[in-house]
Amino acid sequence: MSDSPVLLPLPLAGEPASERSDAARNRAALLCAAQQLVAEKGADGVTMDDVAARAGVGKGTVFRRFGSRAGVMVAVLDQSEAHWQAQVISGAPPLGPGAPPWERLEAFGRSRLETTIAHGDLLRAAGAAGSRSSPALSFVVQHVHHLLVELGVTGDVRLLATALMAPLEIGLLDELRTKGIDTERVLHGWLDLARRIVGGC
Amino acid sequence: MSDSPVLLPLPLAGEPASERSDAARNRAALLCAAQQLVAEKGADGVTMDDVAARAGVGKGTVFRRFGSRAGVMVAVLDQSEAHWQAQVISGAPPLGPGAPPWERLEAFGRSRLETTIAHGDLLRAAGAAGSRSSPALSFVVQHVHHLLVELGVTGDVRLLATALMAPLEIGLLDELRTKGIDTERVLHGWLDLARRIVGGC
DNA sequence: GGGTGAAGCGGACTGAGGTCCGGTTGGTAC
DNA sequence: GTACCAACCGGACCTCAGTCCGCTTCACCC
Repeated sequence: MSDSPVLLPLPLAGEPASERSDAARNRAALLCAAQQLVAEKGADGVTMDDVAARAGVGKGTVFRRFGSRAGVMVAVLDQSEAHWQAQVISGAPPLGPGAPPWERLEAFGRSRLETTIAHGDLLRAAGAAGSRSSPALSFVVQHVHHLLVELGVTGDVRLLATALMAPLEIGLLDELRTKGIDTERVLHGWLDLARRIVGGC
Repeated sequence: MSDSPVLLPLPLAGEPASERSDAARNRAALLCAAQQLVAEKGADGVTMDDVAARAGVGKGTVFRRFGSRAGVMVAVLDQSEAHWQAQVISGAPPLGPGAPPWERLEAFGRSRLETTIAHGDLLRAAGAAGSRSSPALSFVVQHVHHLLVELGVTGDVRLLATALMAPLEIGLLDELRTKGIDTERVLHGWLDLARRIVGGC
């Protein structure tokens, strides 16, 4: 992971010129350092001082760039999710485009469940900001919304999409696992829920 | 709130004799102190030192009793929810018993939404432990499970009940509100979801 | 090149959650 | 009443997220 290219947000023309060069350099260094440290010690074991030291900057700079520890985790998460996101947008069916919408939704749920569990510690460390409002993750709701519309669902589809993704959040999955409910059962339950929302009665 | 009686967990006969008398006294004092402080300063403004000082004990004792800050908040929350819980179990219909199950479910959703928002700061401060796994709150899923069964829902009803309550968690509600979605719309969306799960097609 | 100011930087400092361990106390057995 | 021990208590101590402010650097203009 340490050598994966850092995906900088391409500065859009017309935007207020974004960031000074030293700031951009530090942002990249910090993101890279954070990725390395998370890979080495797990999200829980990484402190802000660690990140600052590894990136060779002061601690204040870390907070200036990312606002909080959760912000750092969200940034790392967004990098990690970029690949998955690409698969959904332009990968092979049934996760990617080309398959019928119901099959895409099935594949999406399964894949999302697996991804959430794989990134569990990062999501937990990112807290409320992690499961929601991160750019790479609000994408999830948007995509489900799109699939539901294709499936002919009517009503407040945006809320239905949100509600459909809510049971796949890491906090809930953690709790279900402590109750002895395995992933396979969760997936079946989720598919049942999706079927009921789509209206396959 | 400061004078509300503290609901001690009645020691069940046959259990391992629970707690020493001084420990029980301290638990009650701490819970009372925490309730007062939350009422006075809001959950965010209460520190563990505050609670310890108000209760007249050492800080170590607070952690011994409640494990963490989140644990304290969960304890306060359980007290606050006891009244609401009583209304559901034995209050007037349609929230309480007596009404048809669908009407009870409607009333339950509305009431739960309001309660969650009212206890928002406490739930946020309680973190993951607050929205789940607290005794007073796992009751929520259990009750919905019961209503769904009465409504003739088949399948993995426990998971469906969990999924139905997931969109009413405070974190999600907070995010929806920042997006300009008001409570009324959330409630309508939730009722729509419930209808689809029950199968009123 | 030199001047200017705004943005950025760093690291000492603060405040709060959580831990630890020597001293104390409540309950029980005799 | 006394002896004993396990559970409990307290508060000093540690770690770490987050803040603050004086200093530095970049970018732009003349």
